[in-house]
Amino acid sequence: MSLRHAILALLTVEPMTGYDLFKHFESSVGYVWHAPDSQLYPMLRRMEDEGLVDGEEVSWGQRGKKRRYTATAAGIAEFRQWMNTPLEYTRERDPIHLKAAYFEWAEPESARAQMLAHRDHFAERLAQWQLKVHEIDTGTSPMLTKRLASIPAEEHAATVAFKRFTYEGMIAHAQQEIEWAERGLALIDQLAH
Amino acid sequence: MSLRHAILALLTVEPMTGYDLFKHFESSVGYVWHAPDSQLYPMLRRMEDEGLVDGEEVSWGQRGKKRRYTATAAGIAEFRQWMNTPLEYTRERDPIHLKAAYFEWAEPESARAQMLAHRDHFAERLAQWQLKVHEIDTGTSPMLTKRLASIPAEEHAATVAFKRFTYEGMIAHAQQEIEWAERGLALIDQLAH
DNA sequence: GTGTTCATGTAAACTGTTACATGATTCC
DNA sequence: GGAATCATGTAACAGTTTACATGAACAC
Repeated sequence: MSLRHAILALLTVEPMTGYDLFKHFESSVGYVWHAPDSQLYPMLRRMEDEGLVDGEEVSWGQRGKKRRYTATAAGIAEFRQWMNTPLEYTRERDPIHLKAAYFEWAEPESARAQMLAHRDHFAERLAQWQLKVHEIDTGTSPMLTKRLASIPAEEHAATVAFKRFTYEGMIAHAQQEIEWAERGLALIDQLAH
Repeated sequence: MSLRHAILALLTVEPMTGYDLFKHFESSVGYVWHAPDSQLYPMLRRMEDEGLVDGEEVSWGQRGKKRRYTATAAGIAEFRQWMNTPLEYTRERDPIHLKAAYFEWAEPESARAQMLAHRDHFAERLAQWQLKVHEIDTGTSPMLTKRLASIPAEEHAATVAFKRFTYEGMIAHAQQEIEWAERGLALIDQLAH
């Protein structure tokens, strides 16, 4: 149920089209919660039916049109309620750790390649998240700037701090995965002599 | 596609019933890849249709019966191939980090409770994974003992090392999440004065 | 005029969760 | 005799991925 709330979180800043949201889910928010366009458009229609957002047809160019969505009062209430509801934790389901437990079944070169891919995957994410922290620190994040402009000054510190705190967690996780992958590479090499 | 491979991994050690597998997916393997019984039974039937496992009816008590599954040669080949195939990484989808990014919308007590729950969740997992490492180190893991008995002595070191390596990764992750939650608690308290 | 971006969907397949449903065996 | 464990499923729903499909606007 997080997708609708991630959408609401974005729409509390400003009205957006499905495509605007998609762009955010590909970058910024997408580094914490990703969603493809094929999931966004139907979800927006559904949220409109549920009264969480208001859709409004806007003309675009000569013949083009687009649908701009605004969070309703009910949508904002729903988002706030979700924010106050504890998460239910799901059980572990971690494909790379599952595989690592049985690496003796893989060719050493293949296990090696998979650990390298793991390291590279998180190195990329790490760079993205570090960039986000840099944007927060330098005030160059457009979304955050817009959000701060829409709330009273005394709430700015908390808003900025929680964003930074989130990305710090993602960064620490990426660093831990990179270290683990490197220990894996050393282990594979050691076992193969 | 990991569930079928996790099942195959267990069945390479010894034949098992759906219920046996379910027990393992609740504890041991379940700490890396969990699956409920309602997912296991249909999957086993499907894997039997696909020729990955052999199901054999076994009588149990007076009138009871159960179905014991054995990995076929095709199943073992499939598992080995999966082990040599690089994983496709999915994009981020992390509900607690998504929420943390918008904690200014939550009541401080609620945000606090959620960070405490996060810490406690991973503290529990941490204890489980540490116990697994302890079992590996002391040779008291029944599944690992059975597996070692089924393979040549020169493969024992690698088999044990990869299991330990897996749980070390899970442990490092749990520790990182606990530290993050504690930083979150400190931040929430600081912002509330 | 061409390529990129903006724009919006449908459909099928698969994965996963939760609830419902049943009954035998074993141990105390 | 009752409780815990062993045993096996179905059904409905929710969430996700991937592929298919289309077309306008804008910048060069």
